[in-house]
Amino acid sequence: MATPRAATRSGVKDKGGTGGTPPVPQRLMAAATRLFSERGYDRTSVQEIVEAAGVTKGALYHYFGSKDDLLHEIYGRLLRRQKERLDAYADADEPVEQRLRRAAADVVVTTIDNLDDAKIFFRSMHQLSPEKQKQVRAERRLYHERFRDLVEEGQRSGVFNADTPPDLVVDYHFGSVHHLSHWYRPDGKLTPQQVADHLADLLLRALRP
Amino acid sequence: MATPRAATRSGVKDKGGTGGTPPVPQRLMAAATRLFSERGYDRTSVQEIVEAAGVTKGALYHYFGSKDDLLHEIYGRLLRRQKERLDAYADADEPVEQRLRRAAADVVVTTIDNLDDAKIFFRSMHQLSPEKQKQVRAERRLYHERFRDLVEEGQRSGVFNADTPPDLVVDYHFGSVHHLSHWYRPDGKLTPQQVADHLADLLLRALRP
DNA sequence: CATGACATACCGACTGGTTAGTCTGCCGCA
DNA sequence: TGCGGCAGACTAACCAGTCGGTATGTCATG
Repeated sequence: MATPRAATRSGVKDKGGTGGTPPVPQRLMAAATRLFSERGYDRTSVQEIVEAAGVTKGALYHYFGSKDDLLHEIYGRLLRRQKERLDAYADADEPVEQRLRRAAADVVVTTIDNLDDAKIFFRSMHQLSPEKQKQVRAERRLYHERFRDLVEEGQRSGVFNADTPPDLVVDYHFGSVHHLSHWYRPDGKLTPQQVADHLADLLLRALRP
Repeated sequence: MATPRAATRSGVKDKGGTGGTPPVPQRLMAAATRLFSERGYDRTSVQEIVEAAGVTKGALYHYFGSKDDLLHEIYGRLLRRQKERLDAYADADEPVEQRLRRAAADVVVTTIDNLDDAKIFFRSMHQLSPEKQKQVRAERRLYHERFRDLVEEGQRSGVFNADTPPDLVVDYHFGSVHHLSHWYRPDGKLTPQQVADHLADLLLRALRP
């Protein structure tokens, strides 16, 4: 657990009031996210992070146990957000093809909305300490399985083609989601929603019986 | 060009004869490929590479201008191989859906056969110097366009669904190819060819009119 | 209400360790 | 004798994490 001296998730009062500068831990996370996505984890020095956040090393190591810990928090934030959203779609009271389509499109939109996180996710996984890596993988697996169950359900009920193993279908789709950070440009022709609809269409068409 | 002191691609006589140890530049490339894929570019020291190759720093800097140069050569090797294979399939005298299917499946098989290269490809792109990065991107774009033309041809002739922009279709497929290095395990249930067939099926099904 | 005890939130100089790249020189072959 | 092919000690730079110190706030007590 890297001996964090203070809980990052615990409430920290924002002395600036609504509208002021965000509290220090958030500023550090934001700065780190941007820098990690731009230069990569190893190429970003702790000094650069604290300068971008307008504090010093003392502050960083007051809130985070290590540089590695900071990265881990970024992963945690992303995974929590994604799981939350998937659960909402998967639990909806709709036909399975609707639920899958909405979930598939939503993960595209939220990925584009947080492209920095997405860039970091796969690129920096191996910079995490082995235990933290294991933990992230476990959370990731839960997410994958929830998604896979949707595909499987549709295959069993006959609304989806059952020729392809469901795990492979999920990896197919998430491959394309992962790949977004390599080609999507906010100033391009397609809006996030349009890209999401297209990718969901491709998935659903691939699953037609 | 980072002042390489000797041409890496130029013929280097293999004093060991057929069956002996490969010449030093190849040994260095092989060691670097393995280590980069295992630990990442930044976490691999030049010292480790030369030790794994059974030589010293003097040898490495005799053949390569920099550590960065070594990475660039790995990219070059992969891109040359991929482009060569794609050209062969795209130029074949077959219906477009056959050509696309074969090309799509082939890139999966060769990616699995060179998983280390694939791992490095997207993970370490940003560690390359800006100019080398630009060069790699340009070569990559050519590859992408060749593939896209196949999709476009099929859409124009009506054998493929034309609802999705062809560029997006290509990114969809290559997303899944890219993703292979994150989940494929050689000791898993599916052979490379089986995975390739499934992924090609998914692509072709998504493109059905 | 004043006071002292303690905690939180941060500062910034310092350390120990690591690393890419250099440079001088040896050695065997042509 | 010259040169490609390498060896390996050396250097200059950098960087994560530490640690003693300061300022501000909180809280119990007399």
